[in-house]
Amino acid sequence: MLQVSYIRENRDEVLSRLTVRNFKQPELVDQIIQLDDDRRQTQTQLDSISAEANAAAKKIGELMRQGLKQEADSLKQQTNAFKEQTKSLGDKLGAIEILLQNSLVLLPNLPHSSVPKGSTPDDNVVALEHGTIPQLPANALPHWELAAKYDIIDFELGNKIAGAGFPVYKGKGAKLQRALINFFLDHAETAGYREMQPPVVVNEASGFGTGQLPDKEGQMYHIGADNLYLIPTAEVPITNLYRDVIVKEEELPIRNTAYTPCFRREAGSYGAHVRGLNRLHQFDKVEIVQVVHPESSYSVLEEMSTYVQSLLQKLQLPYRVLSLCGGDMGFTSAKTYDMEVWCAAQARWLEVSSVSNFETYQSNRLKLRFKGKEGKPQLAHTLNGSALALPRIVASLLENNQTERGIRIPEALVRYTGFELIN
RNA sequence: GGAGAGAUGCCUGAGUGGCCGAAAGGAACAGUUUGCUAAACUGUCGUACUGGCAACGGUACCGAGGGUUCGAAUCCCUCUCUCUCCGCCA
Repeated sequence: MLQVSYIRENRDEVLSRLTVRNFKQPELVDQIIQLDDDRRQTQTQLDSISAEANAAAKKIGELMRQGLKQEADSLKQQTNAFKEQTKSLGDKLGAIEILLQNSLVLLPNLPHSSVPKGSTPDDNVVALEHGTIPQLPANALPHWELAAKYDIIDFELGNKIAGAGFPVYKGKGAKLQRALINFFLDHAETAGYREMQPPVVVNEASGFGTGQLPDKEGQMYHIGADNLYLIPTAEVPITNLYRDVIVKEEELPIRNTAYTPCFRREAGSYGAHVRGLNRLHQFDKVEIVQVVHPESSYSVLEEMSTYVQSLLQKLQLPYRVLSLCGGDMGFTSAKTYDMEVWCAAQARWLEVSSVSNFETYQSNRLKLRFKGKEGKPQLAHTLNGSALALPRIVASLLENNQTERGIRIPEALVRYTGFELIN
């Protein structure tokens, strides 16, 4: 959520930066400013009437203590007008605030100046490519066939007990999951992230804090009886650890990592290109989250991108880094890098990580601030990234590393799996 | 699931209608003292909105929402959460 004060002071800039995103409702900006004007005016009126009413009430108290009952009673009569006015102004203020809030949450984050303009994934800019694309023999198989061939991932079985998009990992397939999780967590720890284990359900306030609610509730599984949501990513609980928190400036940067299963309804996204592991309702992911000083958030974004790339390099997967265009970025992000790995049998790039700087967009909702030795609390910047999401890593490992003898496990992972080959 | 207790500032905790944005202690920060540390002493020490160039004001907030009252942390109602005991269970 953008800050109203920022919108007021930088109206033209806000409008021009929103065009980078192809934002369709620029008129909202002026509506918000108008609503805020109304809000201020109403609040000022309310405050001054409250001040008068408070003064009168105080006076009555004094008179009563002095035993001047008659004077007190006559003053009481005069306070009735205050009551009506504060009530009606209070109602008006409340209504304006709701309208303002409802409008504010419709504004996406402002793209950073380095974000390319554009509206579709085709407008994303390839920032770099790394590794060589493997040449597979003609009889190479896509990962879902390899998974069946070696009996390591069972989509049918998952289908039976839960539904499509909930695979069952078996034997070496299950062990590969566990190995990847440990591999990612160990590296995150080495890189200075503190491992956390959060709940995998969150309440409404948390969903709002990171921007899933309102608006994207259809993407999350909702437990109606208890009004809880299954997390779509560890970003939600981990970032919300700092909701309504004022940290000391010297505590920044805060660097946390967490492994969690992630749950996504993915309503409406079915089709041939979501086969196998490409898109799931439940998957595993290790997430990295940072809370940083505004001055350093963009260097931290680069650092996180480099870190994610280092994982892909260790896994010997060919990848590319995209700088997302304004139109393809998430609603809450100011700048996002997507990492995509090459899936050789499908012959396509698959997104395995998304690293974003949210600047103050989340922290404004979260009321996540920091405070130096002096001065007022100010909003911190938040960032997060997948490091990494498992299914598509597994998909590309299977496809890229298929040999006649079986699936070759990358060297860096062998000490985690305990085997070099899936056969 | 049943019964009970509770929710106050960074923490502990007092406050049961006006003198309370809130005692006291602790923590933290600054200073004095000190060879250093400690101790002692002094001071500072919530957030948001809002008016003002500023100095300095105003308003709101004692879990959330509503009500009573001239006036609510304090009384009433609803909700949420936490804790304790019992039951169940990993």
